Amino acid sequence: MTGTENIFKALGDRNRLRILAALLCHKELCACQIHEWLGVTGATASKHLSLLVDNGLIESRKEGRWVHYRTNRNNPAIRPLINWIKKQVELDEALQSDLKKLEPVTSCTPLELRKKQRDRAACC
Amino acid sequence: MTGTENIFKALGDRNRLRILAALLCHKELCACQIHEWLGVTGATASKHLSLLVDNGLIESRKEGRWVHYRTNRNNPAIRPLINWIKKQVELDEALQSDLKKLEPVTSCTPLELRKKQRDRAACC
DNA sequence: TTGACATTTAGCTAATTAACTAAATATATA
DNA sequence: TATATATTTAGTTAATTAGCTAAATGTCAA
Repeated sequence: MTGTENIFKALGDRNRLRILAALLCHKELCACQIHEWLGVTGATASKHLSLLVDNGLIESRKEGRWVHYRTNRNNPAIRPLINWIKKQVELDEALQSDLKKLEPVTSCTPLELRKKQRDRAACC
Repeated sequence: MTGTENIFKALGDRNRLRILAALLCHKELCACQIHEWLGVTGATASKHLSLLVDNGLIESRKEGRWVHYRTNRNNPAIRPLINWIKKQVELDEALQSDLKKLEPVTSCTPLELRKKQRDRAACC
């Protein structure tokens, strides 16, 4: 029960649902991309991501400085729940337009993203 | 999204999950039975029940002084979610033994339950 | 090696909320 | 009708938590 309760607690937050929605249509995203898109500090994004990992909803893969996240595919018990969320996400227009803003962030690797940010800073 | 978020918020509470679990194996329960079993005040039980109703997870039927609750069967979109919860509930041993304590409360009608309580009070 | 930077941890604050009590409402029984 | 009682509403308090900043950790690039 505690497990189930905590899973729902993890899902009952707008930003964590946004993260899950993003990972349902993007396969894999790194923490910095998520942090940029969410519009919260890196520390806050990190906490949200940890909570989702701790409850088995997503999993992470470390690659050098970067940590990549994706939905958890190794937990069959959770699959039906994830699928239900996917359906809700697809019906949610506000969220869909929110997800469009992810594209500038996902169309380049973390490294390129960083470079863009540097250039932007340099020219202002 | 807000809808989905609020559904998960409603589910992310131990007592509300207990209520749902009870209604998944008992078809219909009245507020006073739930309140007795939960071990919280009637006011608190009432608020939990309202929240579950407001989010479409359960529905209520008024009958004189009593209000009977059951899982919402008129919302096909929520069915898969309810079914997933049902599975989790069945696997949860702590919750199952918790549910056994419901039997003394469900084995009699609200009226009989009340009478029992009166008799118990009278003899002490 | 030094500096940059992605991520996490620690600690704080403001907002949310689960619980309670008291009071209001509505219904049935004596 | 008067009383008992099932439920809800209002208001309070304590606990939880999402967000922030600052500092720590680990990794890469110049």
